[in-house]
Amino acid sequence: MANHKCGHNHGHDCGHGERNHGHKSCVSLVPIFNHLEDEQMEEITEVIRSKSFKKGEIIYRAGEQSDSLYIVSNGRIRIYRLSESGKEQLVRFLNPGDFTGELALFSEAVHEAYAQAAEKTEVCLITRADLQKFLMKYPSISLKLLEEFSNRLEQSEKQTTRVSTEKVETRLALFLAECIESQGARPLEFTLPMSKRDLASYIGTTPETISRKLAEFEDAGYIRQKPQRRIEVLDLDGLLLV
Amino acid sequence: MANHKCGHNHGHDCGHGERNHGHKSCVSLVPIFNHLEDEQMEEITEVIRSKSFKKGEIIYRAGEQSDSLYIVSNGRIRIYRLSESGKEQLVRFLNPGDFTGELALFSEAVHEAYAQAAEKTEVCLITRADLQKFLMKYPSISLKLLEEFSNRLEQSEKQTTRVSTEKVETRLALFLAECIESQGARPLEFTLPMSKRDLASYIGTTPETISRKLAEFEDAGYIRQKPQRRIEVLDLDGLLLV
DNA sequence: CGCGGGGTTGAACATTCTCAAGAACTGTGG
DNA sequence: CCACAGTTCTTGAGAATGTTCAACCCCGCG
Repeated sequence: MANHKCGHNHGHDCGHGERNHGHKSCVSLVPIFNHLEDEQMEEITEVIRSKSFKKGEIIYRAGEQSDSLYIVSNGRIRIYRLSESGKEQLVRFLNPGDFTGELALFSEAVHEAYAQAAEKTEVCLITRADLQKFLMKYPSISLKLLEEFSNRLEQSEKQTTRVSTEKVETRLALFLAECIESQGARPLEFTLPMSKRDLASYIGTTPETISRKLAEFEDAGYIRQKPQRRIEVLDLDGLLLV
Repeated sequence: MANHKCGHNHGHDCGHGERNHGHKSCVSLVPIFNHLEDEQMEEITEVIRSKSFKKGEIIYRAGEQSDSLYIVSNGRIRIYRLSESGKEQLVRFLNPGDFTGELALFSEAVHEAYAQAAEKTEVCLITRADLQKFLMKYPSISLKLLEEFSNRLEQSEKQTTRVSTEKVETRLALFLAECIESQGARPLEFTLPMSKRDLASYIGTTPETISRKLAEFEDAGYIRQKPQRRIEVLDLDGLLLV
């Protein structure tokens, strides 16, 4: 939140696979770091490398060796998993400031998920060894990391519970409600943060069902669908007691 | 793993809500602590309290304020969540050495799940403040915690993916396979680690469906059901391509 | 011996998926 | 600015998968 000295739209070209001495780029926009002193921050900046990916490129795959933490400096990353029988499930999107690779950093050194650039994306990398050094040296970073993990775990468990106990209709309604909450738009209108295909995958259903349920919501007068993935919510309460 | 000086079956009466000076009881059996020096360990032991619960008692509820980490010293804890529409979902069981309460310790200070003693259970408590003090002082504990979180997150995301993409039959088969793996029994026979009712809740289905699917597996010659929740797996490969 | 919880079974029903076809949208290059 | 290609999205109909509810059983335990 604070310390956003680097500009507003996170657009930085950190170079490609080079050390990037001297400027804070990605580091300063990562929540887990931005409580640090400038001095410590520079220390971290020293060991960071950056790399960029074209839209659609795979950043890492399940099963691959993992040795770095990836921090999104700009762009968007799609994280997904494959189930035992090969079906894809969207886990989450990473936006600038978010990071990934953690799992493999602390337990199995192997990725369990896939990361794909959803658009042209730049990431900063910090190696496992460097990161662990900092964690030992500045314990407060660990606390931030733990907090982040907590949130993600909570998020994931909530999702599991929903998928196992609620029907699609309800899950979709809850998703829409959360979109409003997070985008906090005032006439209750917002843009779906992903394609309906991805949404289906995230919620645990098919695109066809999404289509149908949204149409039902529209018929019932709960929402209005507009072009460009925009949705206006007319009756949030109605929606939530679906 | 190492440092198991306290005996084998984890049975200790730590007292009830009293400080428990002088012996290591729960502390030494917690993976996140047992890499520490004796000296540090005692420091932690100093601030630990213990508490016991009767079978069925609720240890904490969703929505309650949280201020402690709970470490199971003996017994078993059932962690479950309620979905938005009030349906229960079993998240996991905690066995001696496992801990809970973390979520609330690092992010929202409010529990999101319910913890219930599955049998007579004793837990050791360490307050949020004390824990954070130790984490700042001995950063290596954080690394262990992060590792634990990693694993749990991986576990939870895997579960989400399964529930959203695999059908019940497959989920059940995978569950059985994991039982074998973890209990590593040599004639492929093991005991279900929970009631079928709980299993249903965990896997995201109903007891009726569990019953029927197990019967199908039996008819197909993949397994044999025996009294006492024991199951013998006759054809693991067959089971896994269900 | 009777009680109660877990477990099983059947039949009807609800929900969602699948497959297939067509429509709408997006971005691209002329 | 338009036309085209490749997606993504929508809609329909039939089929699969699971749920619900109700009855019943079984077993362990007081």
